[in-house]
Amino acid sequence: MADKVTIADVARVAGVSRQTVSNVLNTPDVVRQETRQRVLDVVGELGYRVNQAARQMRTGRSRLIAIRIDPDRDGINGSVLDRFLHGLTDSAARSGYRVLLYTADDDRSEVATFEDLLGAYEPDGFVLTGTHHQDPRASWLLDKGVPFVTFGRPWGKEAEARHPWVDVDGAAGTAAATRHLLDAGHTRIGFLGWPSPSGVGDDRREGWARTLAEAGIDHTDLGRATSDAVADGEAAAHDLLGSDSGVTALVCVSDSLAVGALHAARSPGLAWRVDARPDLPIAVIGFDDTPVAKAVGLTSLSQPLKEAAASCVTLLARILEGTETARASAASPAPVLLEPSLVVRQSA
Amino acid sequence: MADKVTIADVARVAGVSRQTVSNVLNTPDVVRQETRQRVLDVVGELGYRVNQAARQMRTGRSRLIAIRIDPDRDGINGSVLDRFLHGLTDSAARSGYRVLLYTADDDRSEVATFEDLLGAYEPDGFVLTGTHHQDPRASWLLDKGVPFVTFGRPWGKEAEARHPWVDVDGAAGTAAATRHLLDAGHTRIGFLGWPSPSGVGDDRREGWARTLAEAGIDHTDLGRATSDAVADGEAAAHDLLGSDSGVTALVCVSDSLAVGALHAARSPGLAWRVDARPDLPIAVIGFDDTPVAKAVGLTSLSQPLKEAAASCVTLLARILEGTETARASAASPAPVLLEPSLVVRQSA
DNA sequence: CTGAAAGCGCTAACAT
DNA sequence: ATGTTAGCGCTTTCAG
Repeated sequence: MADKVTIADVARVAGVSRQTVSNVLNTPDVVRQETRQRVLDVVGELGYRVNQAARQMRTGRSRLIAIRIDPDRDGINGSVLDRFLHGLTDSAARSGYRVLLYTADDDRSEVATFEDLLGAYEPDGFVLTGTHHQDPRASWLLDKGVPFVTFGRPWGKEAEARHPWVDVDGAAGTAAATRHLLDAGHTRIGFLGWPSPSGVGDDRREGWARTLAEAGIDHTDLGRATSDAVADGEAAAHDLLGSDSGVTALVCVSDSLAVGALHAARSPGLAWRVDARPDLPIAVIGFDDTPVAKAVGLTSLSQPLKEAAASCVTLLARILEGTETARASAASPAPVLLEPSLVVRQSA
Repeated sequence: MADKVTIADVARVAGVSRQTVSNVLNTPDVVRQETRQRVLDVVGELGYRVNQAARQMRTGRSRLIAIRIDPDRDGINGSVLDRFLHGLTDSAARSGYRVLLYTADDDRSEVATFEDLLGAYEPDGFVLTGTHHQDPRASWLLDKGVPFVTFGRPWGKEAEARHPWVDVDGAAGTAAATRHLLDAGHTRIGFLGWPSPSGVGDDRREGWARTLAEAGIDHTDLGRATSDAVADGEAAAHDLLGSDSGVTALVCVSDSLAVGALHAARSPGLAWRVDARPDLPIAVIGFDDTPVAKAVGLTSLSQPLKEAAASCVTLLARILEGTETARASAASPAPVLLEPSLVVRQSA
């Protein structure tokens, strides 16, 4: 085990008092340049690191950010959280924070975990993902005055944004996808989405609907809603492509549904569709640009996860570093909305 | 913020001394049943949680396990770590530990992070993934006497297993896959692997080679090695299937290569192969059972990641809970080797 | 079986 | 600008 180097060791070697060392570390400007340098040299020499536990006892700050790691529901979209987590850990480290993981099966058990964590490890803040209507997690944290950021905007109508959030503009993404298909010559463009109400799902549908409307195309009957599984996407696509809607392209709310749609589009039963318009093969666009999309050549919308994670850290750090009064005053949380980008592959 | 409940509050309400409360929490058998119950009731009532920072200062134990989160290199195999992480967080929580994340670009920077972490947050142990020949991380930790477990066996020849490890038996997996293909009637079974030396890769190749040998089939020229990208897998499969080797089935070291192989098998240029043996379409089996495998209908070997994670926690906890002397005596670390299972889908 | 005292390493006040 | 004091919440001696 590494020999424990304390602030006293540094002080002794540098020939100053403990407090001066602490000052150099926490309030550098209050120490004379010369002394500061000497202390810093000794710190480097001895490989001194401030002990978090001790600092935490004194300051009440743990420099820990807690986040839930999901059970990776359907697998395909799971990789999004994975990449987000990596970005978060990286950004947090740059700001002097570490990421603490926890699991929870539902909102209730997640709130219970908040209590546990706050009582034991005292994380300075939380990053919430997968926000939804009537999210009890946000209200609880708000209630207790625990700092947090959500990755995902507050969806409820009562969402006066009482907390900072970061999100990716889903509507902008599907709008870009729809425009891409229009440019390629498609006019009958369908949408495979999730049942309403779904914050994320409705938002993504909106971008598609709006863009078609702007192009003067009626989208009645061009949309389908289903749960998020490959098989469901396949069925829905079959239904839509097989109908007399004349659909030649599909924008999908997720890569899961898009992969299903791709299967459907390539199925023998629908082959006549391709033959009917050999110049315009059925196009499919997914959302999230998961590894699956890359593997099957699916055009998809890529979320700027690294940037999103960095924004979360920045926002959280701003609250954490703010004064008590600033915290309480609930200063405008300045949400961050990022744009996804279209990654074009064979499928469209 | 939650009102801070300390051990003193519990003591006061329960009408005992602080020490008694501490005893109830840490050495229950030393307290009279009656008193114990009363204290525990108050603990529940007040929602008391022992403060980690304070406990850590006294005991030197943080109840933190640190693990690196990878940058998710090729995307496809990234989901393995994701699932492992979830299992680890879950198992750790059950044993009273939390998981702390960090990132590192290479072994050197990871070792630097060890120093940082140990100086600041003092994690009780580490879980190392992606072990390889001459792994400097393991030697460093061994050197410093820091407890750790690796997910992945020690591969070097000097691997006297000076530390506990958990791994999945890759050879057993590819052997099962090869047997599955033999049972289906294939005899010319190829292998797509990684260049040697690669601990994981060589192990997986070995299972295939051994099984063919046992079946009396010469596997000379039936193997190919390439880096782990879909395109590489496709090229190698093309080469192998297009040769006069008579290969009708492929066992692959990863889902990435298998997806590539699947592309190749379905490519028009190789269609004659399918026609030549309509009763025996080209079969492909991957490794890791990633979401991609599920999405494209690829038969693959699934690692018991939840169990692997649980074993890591168990092993680490055993060291951590052991006495100092037991720790130093480097008792046989009792490695754990788990078997992957074959998930059969359309591709084989 | 229960109580009292000491101190882990650090930093916010207050001296100097 | 630098040094002194006190105490965060807990557990590990040691007495009763």
